Amino acid sequence: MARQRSQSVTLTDVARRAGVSVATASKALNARDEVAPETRRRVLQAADELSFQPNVLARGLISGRTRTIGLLTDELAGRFSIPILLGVENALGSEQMSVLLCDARGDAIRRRHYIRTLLARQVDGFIILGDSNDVRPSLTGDIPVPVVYVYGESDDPNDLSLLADDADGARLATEHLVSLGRRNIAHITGPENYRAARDRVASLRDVLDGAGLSLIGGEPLYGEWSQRWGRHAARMLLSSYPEIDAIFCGNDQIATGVANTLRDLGRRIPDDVSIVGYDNWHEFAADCQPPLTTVDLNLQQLGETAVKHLFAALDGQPSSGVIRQPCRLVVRDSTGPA
Amino acid sequence: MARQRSQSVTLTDVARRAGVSVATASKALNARDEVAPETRRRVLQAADELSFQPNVLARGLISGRTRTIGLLTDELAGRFSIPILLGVENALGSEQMSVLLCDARGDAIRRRHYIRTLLARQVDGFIILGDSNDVRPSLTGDIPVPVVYVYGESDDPNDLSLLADDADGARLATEHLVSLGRRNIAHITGPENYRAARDRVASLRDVLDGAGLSLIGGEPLYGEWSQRWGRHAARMLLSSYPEIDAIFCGNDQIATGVANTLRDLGRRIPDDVSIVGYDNWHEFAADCQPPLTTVDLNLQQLGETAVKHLFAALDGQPSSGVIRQPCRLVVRDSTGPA
DNA sequence: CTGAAAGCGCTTACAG
DNA sequence: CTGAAAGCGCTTACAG
Repeated sequence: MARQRSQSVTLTDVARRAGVSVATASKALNARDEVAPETRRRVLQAADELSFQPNVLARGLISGRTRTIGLLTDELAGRFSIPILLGVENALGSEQMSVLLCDARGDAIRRRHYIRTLLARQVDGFIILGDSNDVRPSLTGDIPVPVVYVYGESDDPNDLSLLADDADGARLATEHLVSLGRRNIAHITGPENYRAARDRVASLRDVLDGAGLSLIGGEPLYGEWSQRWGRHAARMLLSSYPEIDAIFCGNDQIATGVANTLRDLGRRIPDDVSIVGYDNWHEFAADCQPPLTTVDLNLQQLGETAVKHLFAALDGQPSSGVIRQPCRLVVRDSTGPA
Repeated sequence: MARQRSQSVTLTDVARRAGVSVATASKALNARDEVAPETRRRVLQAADELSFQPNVLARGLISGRTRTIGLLTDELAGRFSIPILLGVENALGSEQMSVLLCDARGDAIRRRHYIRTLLARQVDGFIILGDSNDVRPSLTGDIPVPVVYVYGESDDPNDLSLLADDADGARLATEHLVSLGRRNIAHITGPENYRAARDRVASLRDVLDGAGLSLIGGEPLYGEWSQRWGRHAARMLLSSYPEIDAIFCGNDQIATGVANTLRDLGRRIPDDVSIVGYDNWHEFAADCQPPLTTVDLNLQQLGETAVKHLFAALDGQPSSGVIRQPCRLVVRDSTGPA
């Protein structure tokens, strides 16, 4: 590895080789029209021969735009950052923008530190990823460039927050079960202190009400986002309410645990009990036995949308408020007609 | 969001407020010793009052060092990039370096494109993440700054490649099973065209040979990295070789599938059959029924090590060749004495 | 100890 | 159409 940084080729080198001034070389390379065709040809050729790559730092110093955005995540290791990050990266790439990545790991100190760092690096804007749909303090006050909040809502309504639409996702799941003729529907989900969990419960209730149904047990089973909890909850539920014919689960891990326990108990899926998961985490949902019908949050698209809004803001067209992006139901074998 | 970029405060502003020249202000802020204490105090105060943040671009233009490294991944969505990325980010953060992230998505064109982009942004060095342990063409020829390859080996021995030690991982797993008194050990793993899969098989065989044992069925079962394959393979294996008392699996998903099928078949884990997974993917391994003994690749540490080597190279102390980092056995409930 | 000057690599009015 | 000059924000010899 490691040859030392070969002093890279500079515009001066290109100009010299083409026999013009740096000013002219610059204009030729930037396709400004005040350059003679023949001159431009010579400059382009020289640049090509030298593999000239303009120094983006110098350019940024002049223009004040670095074509770089800061991506501040809260928990990269979590489930949701990566797809969003991919969407962001994708959308930025096609615009020749790059992303400086920082993971604050849920630490407020580190978050401020990274904001300063990224500002010192003159990023043109920020995308701030949350790790849950919960509301969090705005950071925009410290940031003199456009900011978009994604997957975590800022508490300042003047900020723009882009969220997955939990009510929509729960509605899709519940309507699907109801339309299949399921009448005895239970809900096993994560901790009650997650807003996403509560929002989905509210939406689930709305749909059931509308269909003249009520939730089995009257209340959802709040617990953890794990298979283990799914197994445990399924066992409890089935022993108290053997008439259950559908379980809507708060994520695919819970759903996987539920599915395994139902099999252990001799219940057929979906014939006896339909199961719907949430998240469409491929390794769990598609590889479950049977594969899970689940709600996809369209996270990658969420990232792309964030970039779109950020660009708009950079062009002087900022938005604000909360935008909730619809979910998508992915139907697999774990649900079927009653 | 989106106040337009407020023209940020510059060293000139600080100098003016402190009543000194920019040269002196610069020296004061950079703790060079040729500044009178009182002058320094005034400058620091002015900087503080103005929330001055030096423009890293300008600094980089002078020093030729941007304190930025380019992280080129091949498949960010895959399992292995994230922990490594976290390790890198962690190690860089403590050195005030930032990371520009690009995901080539396994596309060679995109990879070259990103290399050019990152070079134009004057990164001080590269970390190139592979998505499997397989050997791949070196990219160093195009890169005039230090490069470290991680989790994917460069075909140029002059490059430095940092890999997880598959032979070590398989050895740990197999020795563990043998030491528990298991004698009829089978192996279910992923596709044979993965070098990692083949390397582990070789190591597994070595350990079995040394213990006077041979692999059940004579050959490992190569297949996919999925639960589904684990289920299918377990069923086949158990019907042909009911004497099996241990199964070493190529990853935690396969192991999960195996565990579920063993339960369906009425085999007790670990009493009748011990299971070892691979990867220590927490959501699968720790949440399996029972929790899986598995091999941890220490990926985060791999990322940290990569940064260490990159810094050494930046300091003119490059290394080369292949370094394999040891794995770690995580013992949970899926293995026990025979 | 302080500051004027040169320069990092580039772009952009402005003369010619 | 071309090039000399100024300047982006900063640092660093070099005089004083």
